[in-house]
Amino acid sequence: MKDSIKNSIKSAIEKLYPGHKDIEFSVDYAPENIHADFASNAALVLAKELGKRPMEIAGEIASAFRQAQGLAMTIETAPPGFLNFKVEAKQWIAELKKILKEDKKYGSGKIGKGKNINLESVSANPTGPLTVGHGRGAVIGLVLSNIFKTLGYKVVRDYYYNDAGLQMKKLGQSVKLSVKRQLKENTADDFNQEQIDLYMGAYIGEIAAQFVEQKRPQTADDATVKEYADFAAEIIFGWIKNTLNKLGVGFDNFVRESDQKTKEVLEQLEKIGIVYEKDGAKWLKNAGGREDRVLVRKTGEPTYRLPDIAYHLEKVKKYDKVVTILGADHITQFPDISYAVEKLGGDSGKIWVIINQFVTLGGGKKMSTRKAEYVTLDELIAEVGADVAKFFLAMNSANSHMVFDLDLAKDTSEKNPVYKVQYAHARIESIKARAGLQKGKADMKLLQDREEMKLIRELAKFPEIVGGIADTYNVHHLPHYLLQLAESFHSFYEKVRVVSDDADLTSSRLALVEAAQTVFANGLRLMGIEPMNKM
RNA sequence: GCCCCCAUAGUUCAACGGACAGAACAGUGGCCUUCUAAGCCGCGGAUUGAGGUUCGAUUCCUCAUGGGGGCACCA
Repeated sequence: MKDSIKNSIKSAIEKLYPGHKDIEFSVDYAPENIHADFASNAALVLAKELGKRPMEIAGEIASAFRQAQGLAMTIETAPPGFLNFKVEAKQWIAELKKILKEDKKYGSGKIGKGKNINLESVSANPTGPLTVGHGRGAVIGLVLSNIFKTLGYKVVRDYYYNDAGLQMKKLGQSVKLSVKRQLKENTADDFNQEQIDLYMGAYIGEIAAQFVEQKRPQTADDATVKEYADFAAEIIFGWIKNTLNKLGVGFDNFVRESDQKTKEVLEQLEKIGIVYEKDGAKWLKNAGGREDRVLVRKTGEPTYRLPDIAYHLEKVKKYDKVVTILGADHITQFPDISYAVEKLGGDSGKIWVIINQFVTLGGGKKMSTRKAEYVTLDELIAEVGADVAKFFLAMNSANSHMVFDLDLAKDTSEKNPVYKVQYAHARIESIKARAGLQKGKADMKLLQDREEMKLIRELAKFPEIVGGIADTYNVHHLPHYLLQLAESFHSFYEKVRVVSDDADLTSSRLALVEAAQTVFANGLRLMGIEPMNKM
C-alpha cells in the first residue's frame, strides 16, 4: 500500500516538476495523533530544490492528486509541508481479504526467484561449547535464512571453521595437560609461558577423561598433540551440532579452512603484484590506508586470511549474494578480504557482513571461551527453552551490545515477550473453538469499528517488515513487530467481542482474527518458532 | 597512540533526518457472572555533555566524557 502511494506521488511530481522526478522522498505510517494513515515528506524535500515554500508545493501535489481518478484515498497537507493520506476503508478490507486468501503465503514473495544466496554464520572453531554469543549469530542467521527463503531465494548455509591452526594445537595441548593430571603425572613443566593461554573450561577435563577411558594411555605422551586435538574436536563438534539442533539451526555445508585453494589464490595475488616478501613471510600489500597483512608465515603455513580470501572469492563467483555473520572480534579482517576479492576479479559488492557485537555477562564481564567465562547456549536453552532463547537473541540490533544475565532470563522467562505473541495466537484459537458451528455470512463491510481498522492496518504491515529485513538485514524488526501486533490484538480483544448473537458480524470478525492468527503464525515461523494453539 | 562499535526511563532494549521518543521488566492504582488475567486500562520516569549542518536531529558532522572490541607470522 505504501508503494502505491509512493508511485502516485512520483507521477504527480513528474507532471508538476519534470526536472525533479528522481528526487528521494519517504512515505511512512503517520503518527498516531495525526488523522491519517500515511505521511510523506515529498514537498519538504522538493522545497529545497525548487526554492519554493513547502506548503505551496504540498498544495500543488495535493490538488494534482485530487484530480487523479480512482485513488481510494484522501489527501491533506499539514505544516510545515507534510502530505497526509487517508486510505478508504475498502482498501484495508481488500488487504484483509488478501491475507485470508494467501494464508500461509502472506508475507512471502518472488523477488528472490532465480537468485541464490550464501549465508555463513556461527563458524565457531571446535575448541569449546557454543556460548550465548554464538547463539546470537546463529539466530540472526536462522531468521535471515527463513526470510530469504520466503522471498524466493535459494539459500545455502555454510559453517566455516578452522581445522588445523594454532587454536586447534592449543586445544590439543589443553587436553594433553588434563590427561597428564588425570594420570597423576608431573605437570610442573607445563606451566611455562606458552601454556598459560590454554583453554581452561571444565569441559577439557571431561574430554580428557573420555580419552583416558577409551584409549587407556600409559602416559600422556602416548598420543600426539594433534591426536588429542582431533579427538577433542570430534567430541566438541558433536556438542555444537547438538546445540544448534535444539535451535533448529541447520547447515548445508561444513567448510574446512584447510580445504581452501590457497595456492592458486596466492599465485593470482602475486601475479597482480599485491604480495611481497619481508622477514621470510609473504605480505598482502593493502590499500586505503590499511596495514599490510601477512598471508603466509615464514614457516610456510598460511594465516587465516589466505584461505578466507579463497573462500569468499569462490562464494562471490557462485552466489548472487554472500552474507557473512561474524562476531565483533573479527571486525578488522573484512576490509582486507573484500579488497583482495575485488582485486582478483570478484564482485565484493555482493558481500554483506553482519558484525554482531559482543554479548556481555550481567556483571560487566565479557564472554570468553578461553577463560571459561561464559554462559553456554545449552544452559540458556535448558533454562528458558529454545523458543524464548530465539526470540530473546533476535530482539536486539546486531550492532549494539547485548547485556546478558542468565538469572534475569530465568526470572523473566515466564513473562517473556514471546509468550505475549503466543498468547495472542492461542486466544484466537480459543475464539474459533467458541464460535464453533455458528455460520453467518462474512461481510467485511461490517468491520467498521475503529479497533477493527486499527488491527487490519497493523496486519497489513507484515509484508513490508519481511521485505525490509531482506533489504536492511535488521532481523530485530521482526520480533518487535510481532510484539506490537500482539499488543494491538490484545487491546482489540478486550474491546471487541468476536462471538456474538449477530451471526454475520460474528463471521466477519472471525475472519479478521483468523487473518491475525495467520500473521502471528507466519511471523513466528520465520523466527523458527512453532505457534501454540493452547497455553 | 591508531581504528571500529556503542551511549535513550531504575534496568534490558526500539525508533528510513520528520509531527507529542516507543515497549518490556521493575514501581504504583484499577479491571475476571460473557471468546484463556501469560491479558487489558491508568500513573510516575529517558535522548551523556558542548558546539555545528537542517524548515526539522535520538538519528548526520566536530570536540569532550564514559563503556566494549580490535590494532598478531591467533581465528
